[in-house]
Amino acid sequence: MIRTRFAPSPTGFLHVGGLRTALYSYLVARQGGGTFVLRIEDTDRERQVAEGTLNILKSLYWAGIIPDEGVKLDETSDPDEPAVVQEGDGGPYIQSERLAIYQEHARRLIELGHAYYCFCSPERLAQLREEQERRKLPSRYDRRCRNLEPAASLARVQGGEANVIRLAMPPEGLTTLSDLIRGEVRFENNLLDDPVILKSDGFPTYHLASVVDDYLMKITHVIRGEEWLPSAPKHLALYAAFGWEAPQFAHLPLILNPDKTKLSKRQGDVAVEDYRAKGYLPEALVNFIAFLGWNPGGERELFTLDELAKEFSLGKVSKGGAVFNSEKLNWYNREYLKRMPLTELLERARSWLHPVMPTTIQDEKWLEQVVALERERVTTLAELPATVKFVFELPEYPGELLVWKKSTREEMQKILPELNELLVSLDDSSWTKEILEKRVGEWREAKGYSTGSVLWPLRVALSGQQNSPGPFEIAAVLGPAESRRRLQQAIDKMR
RNA sequence: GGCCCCAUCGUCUAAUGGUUCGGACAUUGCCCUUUCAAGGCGAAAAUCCGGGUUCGAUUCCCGGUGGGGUCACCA
Repeated sequence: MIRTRFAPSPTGFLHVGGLRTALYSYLVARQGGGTFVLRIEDTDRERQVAEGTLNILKSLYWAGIIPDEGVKLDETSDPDEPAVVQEGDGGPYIQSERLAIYQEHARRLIELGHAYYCFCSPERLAQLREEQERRKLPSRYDRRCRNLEPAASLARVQGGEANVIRLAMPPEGLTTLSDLIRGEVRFENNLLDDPVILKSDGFPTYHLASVVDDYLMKITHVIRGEEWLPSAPKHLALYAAFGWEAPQFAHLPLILNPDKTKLSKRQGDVAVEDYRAKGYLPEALVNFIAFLGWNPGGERELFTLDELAKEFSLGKVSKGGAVFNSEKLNWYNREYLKRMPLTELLERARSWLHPVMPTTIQDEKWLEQVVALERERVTTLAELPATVKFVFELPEYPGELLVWKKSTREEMQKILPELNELLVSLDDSSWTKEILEKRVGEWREAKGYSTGSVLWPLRVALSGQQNSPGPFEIAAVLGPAESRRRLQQAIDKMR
């Protein structure tokens, strides 16, 4: 049975790279009827952020990536202030609550002779690094403590001397990683460093904690970013030292800035919540991010989360890094905006509309029509309020705007009142886009007016804007009374 | 610098020995058109370089070059 995990460090917000790692892990679990576990790796006490775990969880849930096991949001709690809970038999799923487990495993490695106490001070290590750098040597621990007498070391530890525990890497031979995306990757053992696995404060480092947890939590596929590839042999050595079978690994290509460096802040938004705040739809972001470095093979580009779960395969993930192209994300968002059922779109748009919408409006169907007016003209939900505002309140506009560029003020002064007469004569029950279009069209032809000389001033009268949806669409939404009022106002302006 | 990874249009990618190298975004021309969008039809745009293997290489091998990642008691 497949078990995957996403194991973020709660140091801030969920990064889009993290979102993709989580997404792929989620998809792999989904398609095999497997389990997707969320674990929190908070072993660095200095980099913790108070609401880090909650922030990450909120972004994940927003995107629809819901863990099956581990750290979750309590969905029965207040949606605005959700509670974090842990669920499952393999817990706790927060590493700071598992310290005894790591310490015990580190000690076991010492007994097995695969790890050793190291008493070298941070100062000595820094000096060593400096020296190596100066002599252009690879920077590595010189293994001074590796050959200390175990009994003597133990005595020093019991005597209270500060120490860390290091893994004793195999001194020679070859470590081969069989990566699901990259195939076989080989590392020469004699070039590898002895990593610290247990820090002097008793906390484990990533290497120990992730290996122990992945084993104990029965993770079958470790899916993570390519930046972990260089330390993979350390993890393989750890599995070997414990005598455990290693899981499958998949190292994902990086998501890049336009300049091809690893995606970072400073070059644009990287947090999932930034995109949420900018009015992107989660399905658009997810679809876009899924296609950064993966493609099912065909030419279709629009996939829901469920469809992705059916199609996804790690074998089709590309090896090279992918530039995060926000124009393409915009395109995805526009597509989803266009296709979404109106009722749902209104639901999502509601909080955005709030600032420009009179609180008295109750008519949901009417609000849907308002949103429908502009949905094809915006890229994000954030743009919606400014574009639909004119429906609720006619903006101030100069009379000159009513004059079509291919016509004259005089002609407008003639046409507008005549048009008004026609609209006043129209029965309220025939006030639909189609009928209006037909009647005004027929009238226009009978009068011999050009299309623009009628439609342009009508549209401006109704919208008060240079750019807007078509006049009949707007009129249908505004209704007869408001439309006539705005037209009359335009006529007054032209006097 | 050591180690590791990668390499098809500007960008995301398809094509794993035989195709005029396909699609999408962006750019651009035309059409539609009262405006802005949307839409329709076009255009321009790529196999990093050099050697092999092969009847034949985008594809396989080697070497360059280029880019990236990583070298912490951070993850």
